[in-house]
Amino acid sequence: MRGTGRTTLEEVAAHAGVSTMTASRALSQPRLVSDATRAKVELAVAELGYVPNRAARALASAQSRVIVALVPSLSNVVFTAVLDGIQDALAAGDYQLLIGNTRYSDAEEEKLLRTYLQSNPDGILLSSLSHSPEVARMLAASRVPAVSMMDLADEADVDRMSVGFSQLDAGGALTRHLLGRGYRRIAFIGAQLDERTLRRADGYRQAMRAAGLADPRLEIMTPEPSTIALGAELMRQALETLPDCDAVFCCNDDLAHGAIYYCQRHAVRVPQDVAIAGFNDLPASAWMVPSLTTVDTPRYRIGYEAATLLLDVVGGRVPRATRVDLGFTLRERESA
Amino acid sequence: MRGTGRTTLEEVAAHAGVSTMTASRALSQPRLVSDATRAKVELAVAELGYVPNRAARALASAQSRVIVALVPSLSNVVFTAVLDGIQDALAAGDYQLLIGNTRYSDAEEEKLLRTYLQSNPDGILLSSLSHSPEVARMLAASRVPAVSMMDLADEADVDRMSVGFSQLDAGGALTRHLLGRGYRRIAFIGAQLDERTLRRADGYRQAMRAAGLADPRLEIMTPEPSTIALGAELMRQALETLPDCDAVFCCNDDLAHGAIYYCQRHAVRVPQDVAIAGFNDLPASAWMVPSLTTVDTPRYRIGYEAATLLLDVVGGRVPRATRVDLGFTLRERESA
DNA sequence: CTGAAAGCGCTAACAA
DNA sequence: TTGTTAGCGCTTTCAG
Repeated sequence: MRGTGRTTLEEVAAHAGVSTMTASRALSQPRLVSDATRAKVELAVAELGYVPNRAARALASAQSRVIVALVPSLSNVVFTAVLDGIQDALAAGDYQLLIGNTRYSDAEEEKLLRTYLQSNPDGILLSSLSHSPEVARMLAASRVPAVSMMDLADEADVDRMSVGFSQLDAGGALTRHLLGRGYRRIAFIGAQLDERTLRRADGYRQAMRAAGLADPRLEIMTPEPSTIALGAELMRQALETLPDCDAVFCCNDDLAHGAIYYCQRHAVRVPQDVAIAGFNDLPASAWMVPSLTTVDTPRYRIGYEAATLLLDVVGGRVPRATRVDLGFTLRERESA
Repeated sequence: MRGTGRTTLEEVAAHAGVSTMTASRALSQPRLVSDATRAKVELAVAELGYVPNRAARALASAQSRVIVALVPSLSNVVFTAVLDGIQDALAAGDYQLLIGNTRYSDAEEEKLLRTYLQSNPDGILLSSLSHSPEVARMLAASRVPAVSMMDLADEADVDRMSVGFSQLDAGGALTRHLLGRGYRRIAFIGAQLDERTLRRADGYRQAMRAAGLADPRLEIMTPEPSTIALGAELMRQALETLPDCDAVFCCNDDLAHGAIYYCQRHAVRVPQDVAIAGFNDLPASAWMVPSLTTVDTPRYRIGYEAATLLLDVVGGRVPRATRVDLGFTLRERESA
């Protein structure tokens, strides 16, 4: 006695008085089957409550119809928006999405990829450009098409597919905005120190250097995860150690929110005493008091376009582009 | 020419000079194999870069090692925390988690369940107690063990497994806290109107009635999704239509944040002019100014314990309890 | 448009 | 401890 005990396609076929193969066709390639036959099969399916067995289909067809998405966090709205976009793009085809949460850890990413490759995915969506050597090896060995999300690959790197925007440019643009408002001693508060944060910091640094205002002491960096609490703490440090600091560029909105709350509690006026800017434009940023100057990032579209590009490649279609720059938008508000 | 072209277990076995079955055992039940044989197989696996084919395993063993989790939203930190808990509980065994985002829609839930049942899951985690008739039918027909998360099933409902806390009691407790602080005209602001919100509203209503202060005009309800913007808008409505209102119970923290920001912008003092309370204790709630009085809910543990319970049942073990009340904690802060 | 045969890659069941 | 055989439920392939 093996098997799951569920109704099989063979039983459906018998019930409908056709061969298994015809029943199979009626369900997956209905055009190849006559109307009458299809109706018989559909009736049998309904009467028997047939549920196709995906494992059997995957094994026989050598096609899993599985897409893997690896994101560094689920508690960050940025990545859940990316996932929303992916799911919408996948909704049409009957693809199954396997979501892996790497928790910003190379070891976790490796473990997840190893597991998910067992499902023989048709494609993979990644949240960063660089990976541990072992992950890079597994990706290459698997020969599964992969698209990197969030940042853009080097233009020279033609084999690489990527959808996102230039974190470097965005960091530069926000810094130049602050410089344009007349701020001179602009601190950079960075946490987590993932790839994207470091690129934003690069953008900040370049802009400060171009203005002749670069100063390494202005950079307050920590590998701790970004939280509101940490934002408050780093703001305290900034005010304490940099008395002449007139603006703070927080590497993301979570930190910026914490920084603003800290200032509110300690009667530091924003932006009169110190300006504060963030990154990502989270939902609260437009509503808080003062409203937060930040960079709006197209995360939903990143997910949507990345999945669309991947499906094109998987389906053997020629994509319009393999490097898709979706840009970013500066949101100039009250805080800076 | 069929198949994926990948290395198969048969090739590994040949390379190691053993039978396919022995190679299979060496990988999945290493204790049944001698040390020498196991070493040979492991070497072959490494040399050939063998990746097991999960579909084949699922088909042959009639066991998918897949757990499905259905949540109403990914952009809500509450449910991503639940998912974190689930993933941690699942980390030990080699289970694969299929995450379905129903977007608060019965139709979506139905579609997702129909798709995911094709993977013959070993267990299902649900985010609500009640479901559409079709979903209920599919769940029953599939005979897959299911655990409901967030709210608790009726104690009489012995067959039902559930992990969470009483939304009714929590709504009542928060309302009684407000009454204890002397507030009398307490409005209830509700959005989304999902099952959990409605139960909290019930708790509010019962507490108000017990105090002889019930008044249907105090309830401002809308099926729109909860957002900060909506919280601000509903707060405006409350202040406008209920001039004597002295406190507002927001059905979740998102709305409460919007309400507080609205008051800040319009020089309404919280809690002096009007008190505001929320539900869920989101990260920002403890840090904003004024800090938000709310109910802390054990969502991470709900996910963890629900998955643990499900694995017990799936594994044929007898669980300690099939109805797990994890309680809630009132956070008394500045806003109410 | 329909069907028969074979096999995807693995493990259950039994035998040695 | 190891091997043999059969088969999981479906689709590919080829023949009608």
